[in-house]
Order: sequence, then structure tokens, then C-alpha cells
Amino acid sequence: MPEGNEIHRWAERHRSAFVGKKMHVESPNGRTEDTERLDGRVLEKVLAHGKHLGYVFGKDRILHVHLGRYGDWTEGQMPLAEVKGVLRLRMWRAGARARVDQAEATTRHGWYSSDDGSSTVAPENVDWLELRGASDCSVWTDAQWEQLIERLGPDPLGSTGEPAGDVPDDPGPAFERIAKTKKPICVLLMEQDVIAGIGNIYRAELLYRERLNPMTPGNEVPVASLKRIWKDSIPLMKAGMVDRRIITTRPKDRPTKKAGLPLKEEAHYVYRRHGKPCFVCGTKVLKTDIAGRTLYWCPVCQQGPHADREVGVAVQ
DNA sequence: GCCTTATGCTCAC
DNA sequence: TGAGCCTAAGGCT
Repeated sequence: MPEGNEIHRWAERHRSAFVGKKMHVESPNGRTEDTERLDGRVLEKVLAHGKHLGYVFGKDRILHVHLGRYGDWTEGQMPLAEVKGVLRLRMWRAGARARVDQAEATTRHGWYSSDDGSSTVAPENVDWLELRGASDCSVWTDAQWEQLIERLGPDPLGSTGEPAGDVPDDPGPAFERIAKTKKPICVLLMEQDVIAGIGNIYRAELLYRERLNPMTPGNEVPVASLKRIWKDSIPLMKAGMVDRRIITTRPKDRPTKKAGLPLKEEAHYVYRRHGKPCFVCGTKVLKTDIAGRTLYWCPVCQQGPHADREVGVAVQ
């Protein structure tokens, strides 16, 4: 269930584990076609933009992975775990598998660590990957990847295979698109061709941190406000790459006032906090369904310049 | 065990 | 705008 932070995190880990190495690729459940075109080749690059991953095995041999809402990677050290359930793709370093025959099979997920879901295995020691639940996993041509990048908006975490990414200070095209439409800003932030990589958690939290009414039409959001949201998203999403937690609250706003890793229930201002008091003003956080997704917001802190605007039908 | 929900997206109407 | 797809976890009985 990833947003851009997690995608870039996987890209970084898989880069350091596998780039330059000869890989074996197979699809145990047959759902991924053409894996034989990748099997036995060297992984040249791992690309990431927004919520898309690209594993480059040569010209026109890019394994495109989109995790969708449920997809997830499992990674670990040899030996490989037994195949269970619907495993869509498996990749492992050539040479590493020889050890499988000599070692006892470990149980799946035996490598999982603490509740933050991060791996205890350092990336350089990762031998294999398994993919399940992805909404897309298929072999793409270079042209297909280029078309994707063309369609996507700027990514706060940078683009393509550069670890540090090329993050623009001012993502002009994204601001222009927002300024041209009456669509509410909360919908625009989720559109991947406006800004790539923001999902439901970051959109709710970024809007709260800017104290912006989620229903403000794009063309009425001050440019200064857009700039602050963009600038805010960069460190926030980078921090989300460290482990698989998204933390958006400032220590001073948390009930415990504790710095460092917050309690689970203090990690977000509004996301999934409907019915609970806003940390800042004490008003009950609301939720509503908009464009098929759940939006969370504080009706007092986020009145912004549009206090009179209805935000859907509030539930609790 | 069953039901609901979930960090996403595409397609048909 | 709604259905459909994919999987796992948590809350309920």
C-alpha cells in the first residue's frame, strides 16, 4: 500500500542489492509474461518515478512494476522460502541459489522485523525478492517508459534512476495545471499527472499542514500556498523512505510532545483520525468520500479562505 | 470465521 | 460514477 516514499525506498534498496548483478527472474504463478526475456541478464538500473518502478535489464527489457493498492515486495536472504499463495514474480541473484540446496528452507516472512515493517536485512545482503498483489508487472519497451514519464507530473522525490533525483524547486507545469482548473485541490493532489507520488495519506497531511480547505478550487489556491505544499512534501516524503512509516506531526503538536519516533496514534494529524480531536484545536476530525477515496480533514484548522465551502457530507 | 477496510488505478457506461 | 481487480490485517461475531 505504497505512496512515492515507499517506491523510492524499494528502488534504493534494490539498486544497492542487485544493480550490476546477473539475475534470475521467474513467475511462479504465470501471471507475469516474458520473464524468460529477463532471466539470466544483468540488472543495469532501477528507475523510480511517482508510484512506478522500472527494473532495466537492457534495451526494451524494462520490468515495469506498479504495486497498486495491495502490492508488496518481500525481500530476504537465501535460502528462498517455500512458494505459498499467489506469488507473481521472484528475482534472485545468480549464484546465490546454489546455497539453497545445502540450507534448510526458512519460513516466509521469517525476515520481517518490527512493527514498522522495515527489513532487518541490510540491502547489500539481500539475495532475493518476491512480488505479490501488484496491479502491474510486465516487460516494457524503452518507449513505453518514456511515455509514462511524459505523462506523469514532477515527483517530489526526483525522477528516474538518480538516487538523489532531480527535484525542481518550482514544479512549474504542476502549478500551471492546478491554476487552470476548478477541481478541488484535494483531488488534484492525488492526480499523478499533476504531481507524481502523492497518495491519500500525504494529500490529507499536506493540506492540513498548510491549513488549506481541501475543497478549495485549484484556480483559487494562492501560488504561495502551492509552493509551500511542494516544499513541505520533499522532506516529508524523504523521511518516509527511511522506513515504511509516514510521519507528519511536529513534536510540539503531539499530545506527548515527544520528539523522535512518535506513538502510532500520533503520527498523523488527520489521516484515519476521524472522530478524534484535532491535536491543535481539539475539534473532531472529519472524513468524507470524495472521488472514490476517503478524505480526512479538520473543519476548524482547515477553513482557510473558503470557510463557507461545503466539504462533501461529513461523517462523524 | 466473516466482514470491512486499505497508502491505487483502469475501464465501461 | 461505479465496478472490478489484487492481498492482508484488524475488528467484530
